Amino acid sequence: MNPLIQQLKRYGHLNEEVEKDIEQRVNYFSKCKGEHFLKKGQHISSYFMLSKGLIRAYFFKNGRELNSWFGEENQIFGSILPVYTDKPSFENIQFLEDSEVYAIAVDDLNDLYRKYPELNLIGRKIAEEVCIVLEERILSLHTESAIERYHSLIKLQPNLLNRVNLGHIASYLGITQETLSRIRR
Amino acid sequence: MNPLIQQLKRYGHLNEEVEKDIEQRVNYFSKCKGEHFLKKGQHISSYFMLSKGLIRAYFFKNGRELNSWFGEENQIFGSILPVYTDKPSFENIQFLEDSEVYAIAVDDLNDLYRKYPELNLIGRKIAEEVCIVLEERILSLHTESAIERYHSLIKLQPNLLNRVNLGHIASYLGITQETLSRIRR
DNA sequence: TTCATTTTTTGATGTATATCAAAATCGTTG
DNA sequence: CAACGATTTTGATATACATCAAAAAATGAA
Repeated sequence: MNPLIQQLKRYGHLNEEVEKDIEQRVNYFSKCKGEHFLKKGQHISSYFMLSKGLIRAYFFKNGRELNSWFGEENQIFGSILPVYTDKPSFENIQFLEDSEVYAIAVDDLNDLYRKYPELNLIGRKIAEEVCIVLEERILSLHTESAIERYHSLIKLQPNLLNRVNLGHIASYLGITQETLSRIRR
Repeated sequence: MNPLIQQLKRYGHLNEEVEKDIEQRVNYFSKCKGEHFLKKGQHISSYFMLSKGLIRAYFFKNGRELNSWFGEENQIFGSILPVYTDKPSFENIQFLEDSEVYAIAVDDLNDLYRKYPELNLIGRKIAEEVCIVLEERILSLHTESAIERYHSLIKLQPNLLNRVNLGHIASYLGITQETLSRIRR
């Protein structure tokens, strides 16, 4: 079965007709490490997932790159902004490993919501799950020291450490690479 | 019209039957400053709104209260956690002014989603909007200094300053009251 | 393996913010 | 108005983290 549809089914039932329609709109990409999936200002893809690989979302602040999240295999992600409004995301999305992606375009997703209103149940569940993840991130940034945030991250995404360099982790945590190095000692 | 329903309608259409059913399940409360709407561990209410008044959500960390958000009139809020899972919220919710609340219980909301699947469109829109608000809060905590976070807050909720004391604001910003006082000078 | 490049660590110093204590100000009530 | 409690400000000092520079270690290509 199409891996993106498999993930969608974790949130609610899909009947055969809907499933086929979605399947026809899911695009597969194979991308190399370093390539971009999305650059700031584009709004091509809404939800997507990796069957293989690793991705980061980042943006620029004062000329520096700051990572906003990392995506690993078999999670659904995407930017809510282009789904909710018609504004593009302000984030860039880049592959940190050679990856395989299944994605659905914003316009297709909105067509599907219109055509099959029952899909909104799955859309609601996904958005609610995203809220919970975001709330945890807020809690971490609001209440934890650098060292606590580091431990929270490796608890949440334990294999990240083996897959990305410490500069990326530090940028996600909102600290410098030097501080992260000292924390780890 | 019931003020909570009025807010719900901003997110999508409600036909008359659904509207009547919701209306019967919306509860009205009138509460005094200092009273609690929810304490940690309860999971009574899902979504609610104030027609009058002001509310804060807070939790304890190392024996100290930390504010996670403030709610003013005519916004919809609530904790996503009890809607998405059946876990209670870890937050406490307290009135900072004498207030009037319209609320719907978690169980009623879930009944309604089951009975009228088209309601999921509104539920999805609300959750997506919450995601966008949470993303802005993350951006602020991740990238801004204390003084920048202060300015972001007064831009987002300008009348908050006239309604709550600076200790509450500092706690929301993740700084001490002393630092906030120095920032403001 | 060797060399160049990238990543990580270390050191010295600066800055933002916390902590604790106390003073000043404000708001409320007798 | 006077006096009390709550809120806000000020001051002195401590701590967490940033910055800049350089060394050390790891990685990868020839």
